[in-house]
Amino acid sequence: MSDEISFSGRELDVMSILWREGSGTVTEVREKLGEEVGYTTVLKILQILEEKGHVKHEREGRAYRYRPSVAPEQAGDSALRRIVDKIFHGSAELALARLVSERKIPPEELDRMRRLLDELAE
Amino acid sequence: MSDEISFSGRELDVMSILWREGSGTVTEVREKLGEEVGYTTVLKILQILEEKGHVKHEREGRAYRYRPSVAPEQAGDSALRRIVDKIFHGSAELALARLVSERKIPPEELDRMRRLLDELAE
DNA sequence: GGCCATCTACGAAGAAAAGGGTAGACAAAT
DNA sequence: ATTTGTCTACCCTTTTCTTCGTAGATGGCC
Repeated sequence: MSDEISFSGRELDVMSILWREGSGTVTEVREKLGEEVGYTTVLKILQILEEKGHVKHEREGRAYRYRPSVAPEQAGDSALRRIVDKIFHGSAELALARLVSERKIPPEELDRMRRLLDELAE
Repeated sequence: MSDEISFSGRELDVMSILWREGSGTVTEVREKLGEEVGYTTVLKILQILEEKGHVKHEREGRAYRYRPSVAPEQAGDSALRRIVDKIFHGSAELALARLVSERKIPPEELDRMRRLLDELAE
């Protein structure tokens, strides 16, 4: 426990793509970033992420294929802990209140969320 | 809508104190920070936060008293949106699952959380 | 008045984040 | 075999974060 993981803005952008796609080369990641960012910049971010132990790479042809070595759940826990503690003063309830008012939640998803809490309360 | 607010590590530490206490002078904030940080450092962070429009100050005796000019709810929305989008790929359900497993929630709080979702589902 | 404690302003300095240029390796195409 | 395109490695720049030292203002105290 308590291995605090945190990402800078761009690092999170890149991790997000790797989590979603499973893996990616520099070119692939670069294409999937919304904004125009230089090839070398993306490479650099991946190298930094690797240095920090958040991704690893294997060779694929001439290029490197990068994969996350941290699960999104782990990163999510750290991020949520930070937010709940620092912004909502430890209240998961307040965090949930904002979570559900900050976005439109489809009815089926909302139902699953309710069941989740019901099971937890048993 | 869509005024993305974000704080660096130290900035968030300081904002957290101001939200909790309502306001604070440099000395007060400094005392409430867990770690030993120089007086000038805290002052600097507050000045930067003011420059960015996240706090404002009024004179109090010889000192300045700083107050948040952003509500924690606003900051929380931005932070949650970021996390849900980038880490949980848009799923509030996944975020909730981690939120409730990442910490121990008291039964009364859990009940209130359930009622919150129930009301939302009506 | 003169001294002391406290406060802000200013600026410096180091580390991290973010962006990118260029050289050299190397495979595919001609 | 030479050219062309793609890839990594190695540097460099600019900006932001974080920290703090020092100077100058000011109010309270003797």
